[in-house]
Parts: sequence; C-alpha cells; structure tokens
Amino acid sequence: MSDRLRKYLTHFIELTDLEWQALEQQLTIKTINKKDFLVQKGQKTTQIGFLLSGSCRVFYEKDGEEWTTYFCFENSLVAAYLSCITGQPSTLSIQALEDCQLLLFDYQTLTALYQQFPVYETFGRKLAEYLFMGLDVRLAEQLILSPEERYLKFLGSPAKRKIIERIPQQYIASYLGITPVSLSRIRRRIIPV
Amino acid sequence: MSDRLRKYLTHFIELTDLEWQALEQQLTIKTINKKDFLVQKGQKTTQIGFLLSGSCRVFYEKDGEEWTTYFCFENSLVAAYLSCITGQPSTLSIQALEDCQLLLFDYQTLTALYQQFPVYETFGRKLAEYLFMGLDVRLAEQLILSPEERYLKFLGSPAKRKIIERIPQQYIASYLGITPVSLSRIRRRIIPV
DNA sequence: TTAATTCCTTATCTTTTGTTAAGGAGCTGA
DNA sequence: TCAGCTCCTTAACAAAAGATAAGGAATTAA
Repeated sequence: MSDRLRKYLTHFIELTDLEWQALEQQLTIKTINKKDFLVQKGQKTTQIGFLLSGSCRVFYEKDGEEWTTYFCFENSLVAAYLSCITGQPSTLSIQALEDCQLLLFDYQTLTALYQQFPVYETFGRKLAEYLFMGLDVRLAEQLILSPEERYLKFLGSPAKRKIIERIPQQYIASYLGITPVSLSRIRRRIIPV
Repeated sequence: MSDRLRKYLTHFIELTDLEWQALEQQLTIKTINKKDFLVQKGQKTTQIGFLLSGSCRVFYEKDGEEWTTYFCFENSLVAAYLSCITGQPSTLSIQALEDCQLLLFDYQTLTALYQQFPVYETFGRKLAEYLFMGLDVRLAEQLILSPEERYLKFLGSPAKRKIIERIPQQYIASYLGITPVSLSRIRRRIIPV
C-alpha cells in the first residue's frame, strides 16, 4: 500500500530502504467519505496526504462562494501546504469529492527528516518547486486567458479529461473563476447543438 | 555592495564566510536602462538577479497584451524562476521600469552549491517555498476578489504603496488583470471627486 | 414507485468590463 | 520654447458576466 507513495516519491528523489523506512514508520492510513473535509478554513493543519483512491477539491471560500484552486486524484499529494509552511491557520479548505483513502504524515515529520537525511531536504525543495510551477502556470492562465479560452484549454488537457468525467460542472466553473451559469453559456457558445 | 545580497540571504539561511564566498565569487554586476529587458519571452534564461537599485516588472504577453505577475524593487531577487527550474525557454518577460543595477548569478551556480553546501539546498527549498507563498496568495486574490476589491486591497497594502508611487497606472491595471480604462473607471467609482 | 435532491440549462435583467476613439495634462528632448 | 511623447481620463457602444428564478433530467432515498 505504502509502496505507491514510495514510487511516487521517485518522481523527485531516490531513497535508500533506510531513508524510506524513516518516513514509512510515520505513515497512518485514513478513510474519509464523500463531502467530508480533510482541512477546514481557519484550522491549523499540517497534515500531508497521499491519495490512494478518490478525489478532492481544494478551494477558497468568501461570502459563501467557493473558488477552487485545484483538484486532486489518486496517486498525488494533497495538503494545505501554505499552512504547513507558515504555521498559520489555513485560508483554504479541502473536501472529498468521492470517498477517499489516504496515507497521512505530518509536515513536522518531513522537516525532522530534513535534519536527518539530506535527500529529504532535496525532496522538500523539489516539492516546493513543483508546487510553484503549478501555481505559476495556473496564475498565467487566469491572467492572460478569457474564461472561454480557459475552458477550451481545460478541455484540451488530457490530464483534465478525467476531471470533467468525475467532477460536477459547478466545481469546474469555480476552478475557471466563473459562475456555473456562465460556464453553461460558454458551453452552448462553443459546442453549438 | 554584495553585502546587501548577503544580508538579504539571512532572511532564509545563515552562511559562514566560506559558504558566502563560494557564491560571492560567482557574482557579476550589471546595469540596465529603463525599458531594457532582463529576460525576453522565448529565451532560455537561467540568470538570477538581485536588485541593488531600480525596479522591474515581470509579465506575460499574449496577442500584444501584457499581463503583469509581479513587480520587483531594490533589495529583492528577480528571475524567470520557472524557466530556471524547467530549463525551458521563458514564457514570461522581465523589463526594467527604472534604471537598474543588479548583482547576477546563474541558476547553475546555485545548483552546484546545493552539492557542496547543504545550507544552499536549504536556501533553495526556502526560496521555492517563498515563491510558492507569493503565488498562492496572488492566485487566491485573483480568484475570490473582484477587480475593484483587488484594487482596494492593493491600495491597503503598505508594501504596495511604493508601487503606486513609482509605477505607471497602466501596469497596475495589468497586474490586477483589467484594462487601464477599466481601472480608471474603478478609481472614479471608489474615489468620488 | 414516488418523492426529494442534485445538477445543468435557459431566460431575463442588471452590472461590469472590453473596445475604440478623443482629448488633455505633464514630462522630455531637440 | 515647442513639438512630440507618455499617460490618464472620459464617452459611447458592444460584449460578456453576474444575479435571480424557473424548469427539467438524472440520481438518490424513502
């Protein structure tokens, strides 16, 4: 089970058995149901999850409206990473869109490993770089593309096809930064009949 | 002169003289004039600059329109960091808004230091985390705030007052993700006479 | 099976933004 | 000094998005 996390980490670093076991010992497993929250706005949460199955949405809430920053699926990490770094209460929330099974470890566990094994410091750097890259691209799209162009790009991304198949359209609208009504209009415009 | 960079780095890490000198040796100094480009879209640029004086804007260009992601001032780093990480040609451009004096070093220099001194690996992690934090906040604002709210928040940020004083309003509009005309209307709306 | 719920679409109206063009204030350089 | 340039504002119109409400299809639960 935890092998899947170990394999995921090889995208970033190579671990000896000893190094891996140091992390593996700290893992816990958790199941959450659809609509349950992994993180709630205002909470101090430093847990980092690895999704074995299911999916989540990460979103900001303001005035009762929810704006999605990204979606997470199986075999990827999910966390309020900003909150982990700053130690401040999270400004975002994470909710299960399907029943989820997760491996969990704490950010403190990770920082402790930074001291013990240089390879984990490298992992921390590459992870932050990876998250930075994702946000950089996301922000650029939000700035230079119109809502319609953003939706077309979303459709054109193979990695996001599965999102469309598994995620209610209202959340895709919230990801694109528009209302569900507006997305519905865009769809009619670009997919005539 | 380079002392100012050393002092800046103490926000992230503490360096011994030996560690600092390893980087200091690699520094070059550069002067660029207002409107000159530090990075042009499409270029492979892995230079990292530390602004001793002046200011720059970092922006994406599409269909002749330019959208600013952030502004840089003296005593801060400026780079196409995404391009550094990926090794791909830069998708963004960096232009001087005032005459600038910079200390420059290459991203390769930094990664070489990762191998030699663990403290630089830590710096690399903290730098990536810092950049991630900036983007996370920026994206959230872009998603949950209206253009008018974004401008009000911009006005309310002490760190950004100097931007307003030194930067033409059209670039602030481009940072807010709206046209200069639209910003002008917002200003009339919120600052009645 | 039926009722309730969720989710998407559509319509109408309002608000906001984009587009284009014109004009004026202020700075800059010959 | 004066012409040119940059930058901001304003106006008029078009395009797009938000708000609200209604209706229907599909799924879920009793």
